[in-house]
Amino acid sequence: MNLINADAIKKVLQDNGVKPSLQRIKIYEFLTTQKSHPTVDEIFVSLAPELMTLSKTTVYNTLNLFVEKKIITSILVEENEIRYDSDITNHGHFKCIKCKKVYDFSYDLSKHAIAELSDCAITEYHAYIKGICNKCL
Amino acid sequence: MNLINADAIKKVLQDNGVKPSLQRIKIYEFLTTQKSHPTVDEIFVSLAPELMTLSKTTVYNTLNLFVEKKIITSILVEENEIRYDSDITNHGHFKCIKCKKVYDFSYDLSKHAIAELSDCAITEYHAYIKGICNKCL
DNA sequence: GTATCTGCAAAACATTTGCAATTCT
DNA sequence: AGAATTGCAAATGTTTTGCAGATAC
Repeated sequence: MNLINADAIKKVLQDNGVKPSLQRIKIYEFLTTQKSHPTVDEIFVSLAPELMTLSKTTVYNTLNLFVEKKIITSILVEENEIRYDSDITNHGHFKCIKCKKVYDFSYDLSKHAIAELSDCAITEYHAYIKGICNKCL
Repeated sequence: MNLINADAIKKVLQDNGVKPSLQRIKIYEFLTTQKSHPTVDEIFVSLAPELMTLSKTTVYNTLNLFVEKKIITSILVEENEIRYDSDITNHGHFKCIKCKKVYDFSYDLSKHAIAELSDCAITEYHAYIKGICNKCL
C-alpha cells in the first residue's frame, strides 16, 4: 500500500465522518483495490495474515458502518452471502454460477422510469443477473 | 379454497413432477392467492392454524422443491430473508423500507440487452428497488 | 482521562440435515 | 409392503450483541 493511496483513503473516511483506524483503512483499501465484491469471510481471510489480531466482529462492525455512512454498498446475488462494493454508482452485478465470481456490468436502473413507482420515494436501485460467464462456457 | 382452484393447483404440481400432497397444495395455494411475497416464517405462521402438524422443515423442503422444479422463484430484497413468488415471469420488486411490504412492478430486465454479457449464458434476471411507498409517504 | 474502537465469547436467527414416524398407493 | 413425505431435534452457518481491554486524542 503506497502512502499516496493511504492518504486518499483516509480522506474518504474522514470526509464521511469515519475515524480512519488501521483496520478501517485496510478494509476500505481492500474493497477499492480488489474489485471482487468480497464477502465478510473473504475480507477477513484476506486481511487476517496482515492484521494478525483482526476479528470478524470488527469486519462486520466496519462494513456496517461504511454502509450506514454510504461509503460502500451491500449487494445481494445469493441468499446466503452479503457482498460489498466500494463502487457506489448504480450498476449491475452478474454472478457466474460455475466459477462463483461476481462481475460488474454497466446498467443504471434509475434511468429507466417505472410508471408504477412514480409516486414512491426511491432510495436504492439494484439489478443482478445469474448465468455462466464466457470463461466457463 | 374452492375445488376448481384445488384441481388447477394439483395440475400445476403434477405437470411439474411434484406429487400434490396436502401441505404442498396449501403452500402453493397460499403463494398464488396471497401475492405478498411471503417469507418462510410468514407462510408457516399463516398455514399453521389450518395444518396443525405443519413444521417449518416441511415449508423449507417444499419451497426448495418448488424452486428446483421452477414452479416458483425465490427473490432477494433484504439480506436476512428469502421471499417467494409464484409469478415466474420476469418482473421487478419494490420494498418499502417503512411498511416492509414488497410490491411488484412490471419490468423485464431481459429486454434490455447488456453488451458486456453478450457472450454469457444467462439463466436469471432480477431487478429490485427500495424506498418508501406512496401510502407511507 | 475520557471517548471510541477492537475483538472475544455468547446469543440470536435462518436454514439444512439425519432420522424416525407417518402417509399414500 | 414399499416408496415417498412429513416433522422433530440437532447441527450448521452467518450476523449481532454484551462487555472488557486496548487505543487514540
